[in-house]
Amino acid sequence: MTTGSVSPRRADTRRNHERILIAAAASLADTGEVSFNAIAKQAEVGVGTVYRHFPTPEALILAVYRREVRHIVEVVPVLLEKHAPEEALRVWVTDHVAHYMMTKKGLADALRTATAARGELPGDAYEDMLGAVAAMLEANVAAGTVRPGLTPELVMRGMGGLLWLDPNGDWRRDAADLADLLWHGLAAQRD
Amino acid sequence: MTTGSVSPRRADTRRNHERILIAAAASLADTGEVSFNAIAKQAEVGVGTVYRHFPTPEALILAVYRREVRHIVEVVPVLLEKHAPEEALRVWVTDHVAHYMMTKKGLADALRTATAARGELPGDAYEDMLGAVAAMLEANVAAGTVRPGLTPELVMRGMGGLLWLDPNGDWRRDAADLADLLWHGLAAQRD
DNA sequence: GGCGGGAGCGGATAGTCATCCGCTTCACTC
DNA sequence: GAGTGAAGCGGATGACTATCCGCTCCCGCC
Repeated sequence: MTTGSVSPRRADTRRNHERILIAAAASLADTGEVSFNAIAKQAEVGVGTVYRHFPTPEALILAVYRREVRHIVEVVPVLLEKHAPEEALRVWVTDHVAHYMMTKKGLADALRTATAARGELPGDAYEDMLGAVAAMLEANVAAGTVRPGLTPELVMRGMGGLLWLDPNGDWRRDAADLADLLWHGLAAQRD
Repeated sequence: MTTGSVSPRRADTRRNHERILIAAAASLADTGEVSFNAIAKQAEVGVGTVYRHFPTPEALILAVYRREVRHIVEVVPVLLEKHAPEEALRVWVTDHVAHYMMTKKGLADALRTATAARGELPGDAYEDMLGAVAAMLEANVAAGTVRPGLTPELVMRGMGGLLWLDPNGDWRRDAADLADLLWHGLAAQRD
């Protein structure tokens, strides 16, 4: 079993999985590095075990930030309930997606290279995100604020720029600008 | 001196620089790999020399594709002369930027990770691209087709999705869709 | 509570990366 | 055309990555 899934027939497996995650989280919070050797030593586990649980650095990083990624997806319905659809989209992009990208060391990097290699993310993360985007899209189309016919994939691509925000710069402003650009791009025709 | 610049006081430097580029080009065309060790051997040069000339894989890849990158920048005035500004932008994005990203092995990857580390590209490539985008932007603002007040940086970010096109998929269509989305995002208000 | 089978462990190992510094070779001067 | 200073070379080296397979120890069963 790979990719951080938790279906451990054996107790030691679950324990190791946990230890590795803890060590990796510490390493990420501290230095932002994910040296498999260092993490193995820190977790008192063989290197092989780390590789068995997480085939790539990206898989490991995403597992550490799993909670965060899930939150990004799960907050969508909440936002749609609380705000008008177009406001919801803006808030989501700037306060949730951009926020986690800038806040969690290595997450943006991991996503950038994870999606690089094969366009596929471990652990359904890609599908989950697509679903979230689709929900946003549908709500806005239904409200007449966004023109129909757009695919979630396209919108995801449009959001790609969020992975290049500068954590040390004014990223809130940049994210807002990008959200604005995206919004204009999606908006229902007015001419 | 790093970054592929060519200001060699010494003849052997220039020679080595050339040899490395040739070896790297061959390797990229062949396997798409840029192992510094392999390239050093192939170029009959010490590994250290390769690292001295090109501090990172990205720098090397960009140096190999320097001609291509320059073309992307230099074609802008030509396009602006030949087409209406909005048409020029669309053609540029799909037929030039996207085209080279999909066509040159490793270029998109290199850009994705080069811009990752520090938001800066070797060899003024970033500034050059910004300039090209700025020119496109100005022409369109002047023509009244794009609303004023947008920064080239923002537009670059909006184009970021081009680096995730799938070379094995229908990337022309996807690029066109993204250009369309971007276009709507930039367009002068019509309400 | 002892046993058998196999899932899972872990570290030795082969391969690769990136650095560093003593030596070479070039350009320039006289 | 020999001398000199230093720019530049290159490969030995230490660190890191990723794999592979013999052994451990967990689970389920009797």
